[in-house]
Amino acid sequence: MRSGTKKDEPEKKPRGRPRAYDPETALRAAAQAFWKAGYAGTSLDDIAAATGMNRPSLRAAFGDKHDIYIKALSDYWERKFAAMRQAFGHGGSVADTLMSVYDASLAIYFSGDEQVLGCFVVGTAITEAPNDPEIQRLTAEGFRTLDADFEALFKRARAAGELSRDADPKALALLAVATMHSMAVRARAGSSRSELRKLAQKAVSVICG
Amino acid sequence: MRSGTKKDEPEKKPRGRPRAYDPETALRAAAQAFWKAGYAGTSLDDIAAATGMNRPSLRAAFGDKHDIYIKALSDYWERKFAAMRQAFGHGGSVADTLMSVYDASLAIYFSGDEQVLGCFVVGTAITEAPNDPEIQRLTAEGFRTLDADFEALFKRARAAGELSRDADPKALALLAVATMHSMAVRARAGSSRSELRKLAQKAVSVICG
DNA sequence: CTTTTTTTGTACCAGATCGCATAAAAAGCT
DNA sequence: AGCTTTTTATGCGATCTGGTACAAAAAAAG
Repeated sequence: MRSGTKKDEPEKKPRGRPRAYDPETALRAAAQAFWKAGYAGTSLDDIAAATGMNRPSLRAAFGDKHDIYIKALSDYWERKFAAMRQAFGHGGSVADTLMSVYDASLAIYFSGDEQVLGCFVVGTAITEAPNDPEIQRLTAEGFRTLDADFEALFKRARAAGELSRDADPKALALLAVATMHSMAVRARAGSSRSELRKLAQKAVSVICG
Repeated sequence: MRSGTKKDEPEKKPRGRPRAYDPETALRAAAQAFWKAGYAGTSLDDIAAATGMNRPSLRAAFGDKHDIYIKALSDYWERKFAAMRQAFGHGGSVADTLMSVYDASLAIYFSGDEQVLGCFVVGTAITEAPNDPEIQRLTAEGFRTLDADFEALFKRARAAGELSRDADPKALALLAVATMHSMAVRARAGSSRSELRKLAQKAVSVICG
């Protein structure tokens, strides 16, 4: 018999009563609650309802409200970057790659079961950032990574002769991220998915053209 | 004797006890409170402390919490548009005009007494928009006006021969607004004013040219 | 000086919110 | 079967929150 079925679950079952929830699933459900109403607009009861857990279990598993939010935010960034880097690796022209990245973002922004929720960071972290050093740090770090990833893309494209020799990769990267920020903001303001996709296409045509 | 000193204060004083506050000043102070911590993160006690008023007076003057916020949001849009249109009218090249608009925005984003607060809409309204039709409506309307103003600018510039004949005013407008959205988001994430100004300059150089 | 009108300020209520104490439940271990 | 360990579930208490009732205060009107 092997030691585990999927990853490295210790086959030795822990001692006490087994958990009634899957931590990863529960954290996603908690994130969904924050995503809808923001950090301050979400109560622990809301999170308990969303996860099916009760408050003491929540606390034991993830800590207090702030801890839960930080974990949800970190998890969101991870998933966002995973989706983006997959899109970055798709190959094709810069324009195609850019559109893949925007499509991947839209898939996340419109992933809510009922409402359109946009970007978790722009929709919830930005409000708290000025008063919460940890949230601000995570947010700024994420943006820096975004900037760097896009800049690397444009540098490669210029080196490959896809962009004119006097193109400024950093400037293009800032505009590419700005387009993403704008899509995130507009999604929550009610723009439709197709509308935002058209916006992305226009942006790509200017940036790459 | 004239009928009023500044605008059109009815010289006939109203009947009862005079107000201890100036409604306009108080609304600005309330807006400042929302600006710092968002809609859900601001209590009526916070607003009372910020304005120096007590809750019953607040209610009599502006209505309930939601009413106060809506008034603050409308007032913000008005001032934002006033500042922007002044910048639009400055004359000069498109690039100069654009930078004037961004500088006017930065002046607002960095107008907080202590913290950097960014854009009131992006920092507070975006979080509430999906769950609040009225906030979403005001937000979407504001963005539409922004889009239209920038598009008009680029159309004029193209007609004047400042931009190449095949430039797409709508696409450029979307990028110009996206740059603004990005500056608003980044301000709250901790970017410095000079950093954002450089971002704006890079964006302008790509957009205009 | 009294009445009328309007605003202010205190106090209160009902419900929400958060954390925690404690008991019950569900498993493994001996 | 009984003990130990861990999680679940209920419920309590302190604080916060939004709203409002009511009396005191401040001014004009008569």
